Amino acid sequence: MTILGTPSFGDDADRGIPDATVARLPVYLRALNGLRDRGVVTCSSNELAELVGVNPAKLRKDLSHLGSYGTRGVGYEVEFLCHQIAREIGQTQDWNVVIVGVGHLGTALSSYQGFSSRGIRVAALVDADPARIGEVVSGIAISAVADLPALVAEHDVAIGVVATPGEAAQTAADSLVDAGITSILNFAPALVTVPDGVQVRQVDLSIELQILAYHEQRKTTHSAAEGVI
Amino acid sequence: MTILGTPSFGDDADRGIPDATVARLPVYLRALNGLRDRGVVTCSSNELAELVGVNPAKLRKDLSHLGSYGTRGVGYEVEFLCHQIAREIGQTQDWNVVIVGVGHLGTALSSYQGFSSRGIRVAALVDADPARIGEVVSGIAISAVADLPALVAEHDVAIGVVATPGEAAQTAADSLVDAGITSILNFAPALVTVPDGVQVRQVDLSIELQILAYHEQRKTTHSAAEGVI
DNA sequence: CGGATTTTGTTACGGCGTTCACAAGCTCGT
DNA sequence: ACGAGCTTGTGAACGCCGTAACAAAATCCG
Repeated sequence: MTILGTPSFGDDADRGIPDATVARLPVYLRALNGLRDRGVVTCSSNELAELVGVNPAKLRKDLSHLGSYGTRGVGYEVEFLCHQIAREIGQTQDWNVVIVGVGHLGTALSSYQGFSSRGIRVAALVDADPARIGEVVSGIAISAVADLPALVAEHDVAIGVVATPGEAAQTAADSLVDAGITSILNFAPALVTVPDGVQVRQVDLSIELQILAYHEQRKTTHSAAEGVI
Repeated sequence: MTILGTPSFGDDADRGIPDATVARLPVYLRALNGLRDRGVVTCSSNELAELVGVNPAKLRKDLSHLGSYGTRGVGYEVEFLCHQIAREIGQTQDWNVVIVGVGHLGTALSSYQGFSSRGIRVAALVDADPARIGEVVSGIAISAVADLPALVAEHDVAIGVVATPGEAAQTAADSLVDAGITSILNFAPALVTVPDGVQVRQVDLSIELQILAYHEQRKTTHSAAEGVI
């Protein structure tokens, strides 16, 4: 039960499951699917935590947000827990997405194995270049941007992926919003603005590298100054 | 000595910047570079915060970790601040990286514009498939995994990128570690283990989509259930 | 049947990150 | 020269997340 301190008044009612937990649930689900495929029936929080590399207490707390689906003294029933997690994060249905921008990145995403194994289906590809329309990539024919509204309606698409160059990202996002998309994942190295009610998540592939570079530099400058650690 | 946890280093001589700040500095830097290219000389925290979409106080606190480089009543000198951020995150030098796995994702990364604009240079491509060795992708000839140590030494590479399928990720990481790499960015949907002293950052492209799907589902189920907390 | 054992669900706590609010300090107009 | 108006830098409060410890519950075994 959610008796937590949040007033659950004012803003958007109850906030549901913490984002940090939502980000881990797919990882748990993948591990559980693996266990189920190997015929494992039940699993303790310790075993599962070891498997995915997190603290057992954290895992139990994460799962407790879904409800009390474990049995004390026994553990969790793998099959049942799979179903509950899948239901919570929306993996009982396939989610259709449309990718805007079929460059290298768009092509990579259209065949990313991490998608298909998690209930995400690339329903359509769109590119601004007229010369590429009709070309088949990863088994999908590229459509024109003008066809977006029709594609969204036809495939019941709720999520759009922007994989264009940075300059075209805003235009791509605008087209997606006009077509009725309410959630956008932006891989372009540029930030986009959208109307209220539309969710955007920004993925900047180079930021992770920058963080690594920062730590690398700290290593070298530190060892040059004083031989710590 | 602190009794609890890991006291990172020990002294105030430790100029360590919080990870959350390090992750934002590249974003600030890109915006500042844009301003400089348009001839803007000074910039207030409010303007810059609006530009990148963060809270002004947060931005000021982030920048304060670098030192007191602003002028009260005026703002920050764009050119100077660019230089300071670049120095702090190691962007004064180019960072050479090697990409293991030249599938769609590896190809996309090898030509990702977000890299070159941030001082990250793809120095070498490596693939496990003998048939692909010698093939030129994004202007770089693919090498064999066995050549990794030589490539790392030749190009002074400190960071390796894993862009293989999930099954090959651990092998790829091992090869990188053996070749002397100390920082790894893993795009494969699988988690890898490395010796102490080697940094790993995991990027799972599908997790972001899962989070969007979760919020989408909450929208629909909420409008259906309505009212119940 | 009752206690030992196992494992969950929860609570308490410490740390980190974000936001607010305000003093300190700079520039400009008069 | 001096006050008015900005803007930075920072101390304090707040909320979120992760960890540890513990009570509740279910099974097993003598």
